[in-house]
Amino acid sequence: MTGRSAGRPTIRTICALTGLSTATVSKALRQSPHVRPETRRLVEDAARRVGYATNLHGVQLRTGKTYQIAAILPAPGPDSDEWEGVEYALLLSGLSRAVEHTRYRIALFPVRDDDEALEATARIATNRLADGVVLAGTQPDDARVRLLQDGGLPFVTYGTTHLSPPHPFVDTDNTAVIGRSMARLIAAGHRRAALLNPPAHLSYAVTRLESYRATLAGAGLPFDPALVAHGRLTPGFGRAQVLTLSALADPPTAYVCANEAVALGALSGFAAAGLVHGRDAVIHASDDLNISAYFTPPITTFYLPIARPAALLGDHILRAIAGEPAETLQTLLVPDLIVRSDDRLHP
Amino acid sequence: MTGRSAGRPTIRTICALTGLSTATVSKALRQSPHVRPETRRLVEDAARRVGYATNLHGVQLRTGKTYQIAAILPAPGPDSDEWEGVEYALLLSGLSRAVEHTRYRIALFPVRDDDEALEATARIATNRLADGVVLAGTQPDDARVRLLQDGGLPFVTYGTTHLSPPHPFVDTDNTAVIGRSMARLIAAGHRRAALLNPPAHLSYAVTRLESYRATLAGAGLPFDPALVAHGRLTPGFGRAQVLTLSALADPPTAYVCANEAVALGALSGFAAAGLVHGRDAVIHASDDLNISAYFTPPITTFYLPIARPAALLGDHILRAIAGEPAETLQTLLVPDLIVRSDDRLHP
DNA sequence: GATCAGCATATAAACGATTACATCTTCCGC
DNA sequence: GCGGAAGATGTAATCGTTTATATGCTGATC
Repeated sequence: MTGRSAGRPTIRTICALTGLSTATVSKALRQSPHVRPETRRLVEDAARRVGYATNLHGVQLRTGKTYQIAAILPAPGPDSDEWEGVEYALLLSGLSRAVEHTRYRIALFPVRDDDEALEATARIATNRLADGVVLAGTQPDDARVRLLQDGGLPFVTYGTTHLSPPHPFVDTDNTAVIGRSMARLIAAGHRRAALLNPPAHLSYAVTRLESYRATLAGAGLPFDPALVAHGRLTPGFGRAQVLTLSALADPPTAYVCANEAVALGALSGFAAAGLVHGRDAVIHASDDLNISAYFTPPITTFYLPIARPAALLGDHILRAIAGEPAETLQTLLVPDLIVRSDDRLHP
Repeated sequence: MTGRSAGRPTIRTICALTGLSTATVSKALRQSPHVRPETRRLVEDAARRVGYATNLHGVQLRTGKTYQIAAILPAPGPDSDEWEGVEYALLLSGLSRAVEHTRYRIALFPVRDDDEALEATARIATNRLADGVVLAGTQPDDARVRLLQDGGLPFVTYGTTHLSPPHPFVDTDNTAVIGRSMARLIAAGHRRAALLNPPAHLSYAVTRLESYRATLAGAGLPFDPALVAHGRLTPGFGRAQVLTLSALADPPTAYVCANEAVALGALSGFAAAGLVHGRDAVIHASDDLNISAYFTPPITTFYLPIARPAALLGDHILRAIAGEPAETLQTLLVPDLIVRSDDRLHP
């Protein structure tokens, strides 16, 4: 009999096998320099032989570490039947993969709205439900971020804030995206481009709007608030905006969409309003799922495969938990421009 | 001072406050009938006063329960930049929501392929990493299911298998979907309809193909294997198949797509091949994200909002863990037909 | 009024790991 | 040959909870 007969092997099973104490076995398993290399090998052999795997619950209780990383993601409720936030599937799988060879696991906290997000954050912080948090959908003055900063819990945001002290983040370089997008459109002769933006309270809505205004100003073009719309990034939003804006006396000749869901809806709006892409107006979009290539027609996008920020978020949160300072954990990603159709209008 | 000064309150904090023993407090907190109602109220008051929340790690270690539900989901790797499997975001958020008022959490296990899925299942079963498992992407003879059956671990599949004894599952009624889809197309005069199916080894590929053949046979129409294609459900697959099949000497006049990603790609293929939807051919699809409404043109789909199976999967796995027999945990969902365009061809 | 059932609560031993501290050995220098 | 440092291992407490078992109390019964 190898120790206690039933159930999974524990550290004590290895003790029985090797004649060592739990302390030594524990240290040996964690490569502590306080055990002789031969002893360590002895322990490792025994562990392999009995198929030992550490019981995380024991570790968690003893050390207080949870080995959980909370992912707080905005997710539409079951009531919503709009295509929204689907990129989070890939964000999650990228995150999980980034931590897959560590003890850490991703714990999912889907939230419907800001209140739920705040409530979840508070629960995680006060009850120490996780060792680190990944936040998506940031606001310039984000209550969740302040909560985590106060609580001293490591975290990474997908998106920026205006809060100090600086904190780890991963974000798309929205200033560059909108700047380049608008510069191209202006160079192609467009004078009125609509900006289909995420909800106004989100950081990247602010950033995109600022960049939009700056580019217009730089080109000496007027800013028309009627051409800027904020809303949840669904196809329905894109469609509705195209129907509204194309009916203006002086309709836009370009639509800059915040993501491909909106762009898809915008194209649907084109069809409904009798607009032809490339004749009446063109669409630009930001894209993280490579789906715009399959639109009819394919549209020009700034493409940042979501796997990249996902992997970085995983990397950053692990390093933040390990105690690395925020300054080295701030990454701005520049999407690739993929030109799929002419920016100029052809009658 | 309320008990030990620092850190989170524990059961012992409440003991100190109430003068009761840990056993009584523990029972009181879990509504055991062995404590007097007044005592229970006493304990609950004290708990509320100090903001007590049970430490899950202690419970897990003591009881051996993990309070984790493993979700094994096929997820494309970071290399793939295809739009695939995005519906799992909503599946996950639905699942999480279904367990949100219990102690259970969803633990995500994204897997690239069958080998990884099997390996993850084995790890979960032997190391008891979870109290229950949710499996997606089933095969008729699914090795993971057998592993779980042998291991005696509760599980629910999204999709069916041919394995006995019967196990809990949630699935779309694919027989009904394809039967109705084909019947409508045949009634509209189509004699050659292509079936764009998921990878052939998956259960629902088999089910859909059987239903397809049965409907053809019922209508006295020949079965042409050249019109059936199997592949990963990406837009690229849909597009490629349309380009191939439309070049046949006797091309199909209808495409029955397994999901909306394929349908989107098929529409893209239409544009590339110079086909017009409704003139040269039509597209049917199954849809769980309500995105087909925004295609150009909108297409007819069998719509089952993914939140419904997600909620049921959550319900079923909780009940399976509670010990309910498999027979009452098998649900077949019938999607709603949403007609968005005419099935007949108009020259 | 002794006995005993039944109820409410207390005692204490787990669960599996980590870790401060104690103990034992070895070896070095004087 | 002795003192003591350094290195390796052992002892035992601990994390927070649950639960088998023990204890104490009340009140009913004969």
